[in-house]
Amino acid sequence: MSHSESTPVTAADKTFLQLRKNIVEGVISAGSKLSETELSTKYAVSRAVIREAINRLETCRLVERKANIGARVVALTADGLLELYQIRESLEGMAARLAATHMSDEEIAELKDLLTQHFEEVKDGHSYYQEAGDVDFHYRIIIGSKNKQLISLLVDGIYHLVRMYRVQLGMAGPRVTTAFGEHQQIVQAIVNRDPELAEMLMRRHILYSKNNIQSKLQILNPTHKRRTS
Amino acid sequence: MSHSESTPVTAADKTFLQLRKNIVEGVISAGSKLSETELSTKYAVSRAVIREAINRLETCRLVERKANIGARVVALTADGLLELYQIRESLEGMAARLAATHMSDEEIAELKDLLTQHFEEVKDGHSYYQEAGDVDFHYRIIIGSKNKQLISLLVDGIYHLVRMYRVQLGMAGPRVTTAFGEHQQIVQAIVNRDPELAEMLMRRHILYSKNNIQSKLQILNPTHKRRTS
DNA sequence: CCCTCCCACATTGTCGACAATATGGGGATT
DNA sequence: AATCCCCATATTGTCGACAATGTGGGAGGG
Repeated sequence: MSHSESTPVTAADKTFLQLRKNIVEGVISAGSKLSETELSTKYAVSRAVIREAINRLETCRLVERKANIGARVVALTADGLLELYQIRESLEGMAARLAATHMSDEEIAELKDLLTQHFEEVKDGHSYYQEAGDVDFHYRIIIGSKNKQLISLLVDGIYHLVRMYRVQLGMAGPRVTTAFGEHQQIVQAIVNRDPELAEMLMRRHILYSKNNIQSKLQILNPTHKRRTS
Repeated sequence: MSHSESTPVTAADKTFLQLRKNIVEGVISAGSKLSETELSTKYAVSRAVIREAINRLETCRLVERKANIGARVVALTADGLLELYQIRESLEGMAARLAATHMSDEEIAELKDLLTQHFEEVKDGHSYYQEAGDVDFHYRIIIGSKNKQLISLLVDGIYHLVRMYRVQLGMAGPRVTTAFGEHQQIVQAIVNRDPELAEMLMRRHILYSKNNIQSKLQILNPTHKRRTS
């Protein structure tokens, strides 16, 4: 429930964070088995700690466990990524709707600042925007929804999953140039305190990202028959 | 990840199911502490099993754990229930949208049958519809979305939470009579393969439920200032 | 040559004991 | 009397060992 990522205090915490990092960044490849004994020797902790860490990874939906068989990193499917984007479309759309009502004027001002800052960097040709900037933008709107359970769902769970999928399927960051304009529109809707529009724009924004990814996937793997949303 | 609720094979499975049942039905009251030693004696299993069960409860978001302090059943707030309904509105709206495209003709026929069956029971004055029927209806549409991650999110997580909140805050089942008509409309939209309409109707349906609950809560607890969504 | 059954092995599940950390109360000081 | 510090105690975190379960391979029969 802690999306605040406080400093790890327990061995299981540290092991969990390391494992999550390695999984999300692809050091531990998707679909691979997580052997408790193996990991316990590798990380020099007891099996109990490893089990605890694996349980938390399961909470994030990054691994799946079967009784008496073991834990595996989730299998990566193109369909899986598209499913995630459908969930994001729905949930972040709601987040934007709520943010338009619940964000304080101060938060909105900071959001605008963030966007102009990104604009400077994009203008100078920096690619910084690609990953961290986009995540930060969406993150603030999610926080702005003020719905704790929604925040936890997205920040603690879905976002790590999306990152993993993107890394492992070789999807680069989101579309840089066009996405920026969409972000601007969304912020404007929030500034105007227009929940309906904010939601609609956010949903379209994520839908476009999904379509973009989908077309890339079809190029990489053309045997799949198209699965219209 | 298994929304199929297969027969429990491991001791931790059984303990988890018992604990979840007790929590959802209010036998273990909200906000209460889950002492590992106490539970291990009570259920006659080792602490490791209890810890495992508590971890799974945490995965369902039914309990929260703090390092070196322990696990507590989640605190129940009226706001928390409303937050959940916002999430449901968003997620089940998407589920209905997807179901309108992905449900097979057979599944749709079964859904219609379910509704007429409910109609008979409501007509005869049975109150069966109140709980199980409503859940079943929503359940089928969620399954019909064919989005595995969405299904898991709702069935394994959010629905147990909603039930717990409803039981413990003394909310009876959903509004019987009016909800039935809304269900009919939703099914009709799915029959017509109209994703947009199905989503919109589902969202309105859940929003109405939320408003209904909200008004009840205000009667029960009139000191709270209204929190418009 | 292939299929089946059975057994040894590896892995996960469970247990009890020990270590580390929070908590509450009692005593000393002001 | 009030406040602060310190320690006893209870609880959680971690560990290694044992039990139960799944898995693969080899012996035997067809």
